[in-house]
Amino acid sequence: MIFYLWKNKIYIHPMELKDLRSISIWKKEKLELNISVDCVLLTVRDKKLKVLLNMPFPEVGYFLPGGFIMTDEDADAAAIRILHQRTGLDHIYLKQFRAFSDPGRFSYPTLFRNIGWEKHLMEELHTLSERMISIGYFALVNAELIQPTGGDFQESTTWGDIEHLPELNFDHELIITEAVDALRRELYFRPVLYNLLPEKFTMPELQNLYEIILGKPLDRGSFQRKMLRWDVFERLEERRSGVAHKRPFLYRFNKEKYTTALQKGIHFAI
Amino acid sequence: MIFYLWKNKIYIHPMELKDLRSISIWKKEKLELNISVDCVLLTVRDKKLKVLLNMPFPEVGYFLPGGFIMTDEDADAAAIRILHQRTGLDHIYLKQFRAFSDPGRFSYPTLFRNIGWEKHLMEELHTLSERMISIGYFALVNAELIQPTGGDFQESTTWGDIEHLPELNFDHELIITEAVDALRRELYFRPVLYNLLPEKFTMPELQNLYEIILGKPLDRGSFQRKMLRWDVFERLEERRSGVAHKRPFLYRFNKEKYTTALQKGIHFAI
DNA sequence: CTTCAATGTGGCAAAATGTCACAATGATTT
DNA sequence: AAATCATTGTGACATTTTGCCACATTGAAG
Repeated sequence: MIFYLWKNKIYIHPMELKDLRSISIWKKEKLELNISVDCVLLTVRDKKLKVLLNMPFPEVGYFLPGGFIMTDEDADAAAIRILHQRTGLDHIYLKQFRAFSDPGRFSYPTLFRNIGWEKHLMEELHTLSERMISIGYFALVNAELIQPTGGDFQESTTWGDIEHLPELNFDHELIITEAVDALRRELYFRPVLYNLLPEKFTMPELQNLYEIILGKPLDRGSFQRKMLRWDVFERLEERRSGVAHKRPFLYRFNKEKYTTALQKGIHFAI
Repeated sequence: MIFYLWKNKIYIHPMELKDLRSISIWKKEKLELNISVDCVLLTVRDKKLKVLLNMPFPEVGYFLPGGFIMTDEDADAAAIRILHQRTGLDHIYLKQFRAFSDPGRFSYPTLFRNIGWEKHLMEELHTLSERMISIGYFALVNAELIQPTGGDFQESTTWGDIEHLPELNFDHELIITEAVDALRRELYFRPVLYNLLPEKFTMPELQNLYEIILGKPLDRGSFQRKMLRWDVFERLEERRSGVAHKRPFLYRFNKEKYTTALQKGIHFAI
């Protein structure tokens, strides 16, 4: 577990409770102890939208991956760092969507009660009930790229179904629902869903993603027409092979076309 | 000027530098001294989009209205409080749009240098160079409702033209441009522009607002058709009188119609 | 009384969308 | 090897929306 020591007080970020073997002492000068970042990492699996969750202790409910901001980095850098620590991923489209600042959203006594610490210890730690504000980020990640690699990724990690979230600590359920809202909004300005797909993908695969994330079925013909009219995907010569039935064309996201589309002021409404 | 005293250090929020007559001592327990709120209050005047700015000292550049968050309020409450303090306005559509967390965005030494304090005093205050993160809010306000009332509203306050901003301190120019972007995005989800108009308004008045904020001319016929198709404005029997030429119809925002439109998932794309 | 500019409205072509049918395709089954 | 079958590409067609513009209306200003 990583403690942060400052002015004879101990600070612990909830996401770091899982590693009981190491105790590191940090100086206050390195961290902003009342500003943290929480990452809502979304993916699509089994035809459902899922979010990456951690349970550092058994039966204490899940947490979003998060951590303190270091004094020499901004929130974006902290989110990128945390995303990398938790998943090994880099160069992911990561977007800040809201700050969560309810005075009661977090307190150390609540945390320690949740993880079942002794009562007398809790009372001793009561002085720690400082406020923590969290800045929320969301990202779309390809689950296949995380699952097998490991790294910091442990058994206490799971993909939670957005529609049926497990028990979450603090306001993390709120953070998740706000992240999903923000993602759906973002889709009108940036067609970021290709982040969930391999470099080359088919139109039905892309449509499937949109349907899952928007939560409604879409017409095949209209969808294809619309995507092609945006003129940000380029059709390749190849077709996906090894599949039954008619082989679909492969497409690729074209960054140059995308930037020119943005300059034209195109909107990516579905 | 209001100083915040804590652990033998002095904290000053830049927006409170203007009032030199009173010195209040606050306890740390009442305030989050490294989390502040900045409000981008936008209005339309002289056919231009403008932002409310303050200059607490002569020739030090302008600041956005802002302040610390109190320990028992969340950021929304702080923004509402600050908006009220600066303008006397209540019940304004106020929206959080981003947190600004660049480590170098703010420091007390920079502040004191900007306002021309003595060098030896600055060095003494160097220990104050703590980081401040700011949460940005924007609101649309009716300039007529503020200008005459006064209150905290003083001569050091001005409406800055978005296209030609005066010199601003810290990253406040960035905050403003981000706020305008956020407003333009928000228009696709909520037709909030009626906040800038009296309760009863005409279609050309509304169109004029859209044109100024989006920065491009719109066709009269198409605009009218689109607004009416949204079915959130109701046409009244009256027409605006006292104007030259044909008298335009008056419309009113209908909150019930609006909520049903939202439930239908309507988008307010222009 | 005339002028003039702003407004309400409708026409028309072009573009976009919803709906659906049909052909093509290739693994799977028989 | 042939038939089956679900998936994909594509185009037809009606409907809706949009862009563009002209025309009539209106009421203050000249």
